[in-house]
Amino acid sequence: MPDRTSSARSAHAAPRALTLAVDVVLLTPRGNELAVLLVATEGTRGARGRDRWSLPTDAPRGDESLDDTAARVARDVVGATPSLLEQSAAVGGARRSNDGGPVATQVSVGYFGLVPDGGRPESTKEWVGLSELPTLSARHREEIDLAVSAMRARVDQQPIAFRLLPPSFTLSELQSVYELLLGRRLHKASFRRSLHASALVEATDEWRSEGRGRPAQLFRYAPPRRKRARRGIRFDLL
Amino acid sequence: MPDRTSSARSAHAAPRALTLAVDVVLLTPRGNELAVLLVATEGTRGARGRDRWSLPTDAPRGDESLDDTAARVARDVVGATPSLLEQSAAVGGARRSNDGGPVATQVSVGYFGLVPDGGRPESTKEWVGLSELPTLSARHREEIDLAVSAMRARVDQQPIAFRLLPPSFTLSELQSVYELLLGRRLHKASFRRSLHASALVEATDEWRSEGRGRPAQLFRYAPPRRKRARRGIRFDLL
DNA sequence: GACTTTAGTAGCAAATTGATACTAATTCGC
DNA sequence: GCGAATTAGTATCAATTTGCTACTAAAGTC
Repeated sequence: MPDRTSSARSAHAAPRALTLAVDVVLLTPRGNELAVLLVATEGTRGARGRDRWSLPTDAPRGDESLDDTAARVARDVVGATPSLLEQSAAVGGARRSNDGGPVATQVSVGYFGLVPDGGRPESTKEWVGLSELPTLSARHREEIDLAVSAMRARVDQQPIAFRLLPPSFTLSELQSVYELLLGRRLHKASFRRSLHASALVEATDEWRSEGRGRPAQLFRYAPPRRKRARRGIRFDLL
Repeated sequence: MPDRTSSARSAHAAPRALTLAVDVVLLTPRGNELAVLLVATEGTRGARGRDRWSLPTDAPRGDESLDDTAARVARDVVGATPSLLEQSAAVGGARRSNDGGPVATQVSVGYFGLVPDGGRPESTKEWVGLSELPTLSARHREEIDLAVSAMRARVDQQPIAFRLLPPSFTLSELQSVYELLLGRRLHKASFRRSLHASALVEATDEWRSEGRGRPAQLFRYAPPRRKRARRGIRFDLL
């Protein structure tokens, strides 16, 4: 086994050609499933077949952090910062350039974001349901899968669902959002039981009548102030 | 809100100075907690204070993918490919260079790996318990936290614990590994009950007598062959 | 006024969990 | 040899959680 510790210091040496892209997978509820925002690349050089649609993407500019870049890309395509924007994964590897010349390392950092309202689609952008994705590059397809998995893994760690709803909402609306995010149906009674047990929502005195059927009470997101269970001082954080 | 869709194509343009590092957080069971492998940078330029220890790191070379780079860095420091090596997160941002010159974008992709046996520490490397970490750069400290969280999030998604044990092991050993990975104690009866319910292990006819106490039966990891519940063809994977 | 539709709750049986207490098989000290 | 200590493994019970069915409540539709 090698005894070299070269790795400790040889880092930060840039490879021959390194490009970095931040890809953003924006998701929004649309009908009975989630939709992802794709950008048309029609008319662009080499935009044929599987290259006609792509994820919104850009490289970091100036002194941006990766998070800042993702936020800017999202703002550019939907006009507002998503209510949730987190990193899902970085994929990368070398790719030999077209003319067989020197290799170029292409690294893509994937982010996923949630957008409450799909908004109006413009000509070059479109919300596409997850079940009807067009042919995409393998990398973009992979990033969408990773984004959805990463989002689902966080659904019960963070109050993600509430960020997709207006300040007050009915419990049926909340359940629908959860079903969309998780991609499966939930049981009404069980859903409400555990929701009330968690005390994450608070009833308002307003009701909403939506067509036929009994009016639904409106609730608001009101997480309990967890008392910091910090006894003493945590020196290990200093 | 901006109507520009510049982001779709302006990607892949490298910023002024972009460096990429793959940092590897190698973890091993050591005594009653997990230990992380640090590399001494003593004697190197600028290695003072919080720069005396760092994570093993390197930039991708030639035509390596990020995964390949992480595997190589791990091999270089512990002599073997870890039994598990996965990406935890990428952190990055701009940093003004020392002389106040142009900004340089530094991106670090963090990996975590699990190593069964801590092996012999060499002079320039050391296994350090998570509770006794020395002062590290903020980025390395953050990456260690992210690595531990990412690993813990996967403990019950993947059979991680078995990769830290020899082919046959006692159930007490298995429980200890889980306790180390999760950082908390587990109940013996409950642990065995759910383990046997999952049918992930299979008893051998061997027993091991380890000092005093009743001998323990040896088990091996034998996950049930889940019958692919694929009815028909999944066209959406093509 | 009966029927449909949506909201919300009650109640029950099955499954899961946390805990204590027990039995089993070995080593150590004498 | 024999009891105490130690580790392995199981039994049992109560409390909690979960999945489900069935019910009541309040609106609109015909």
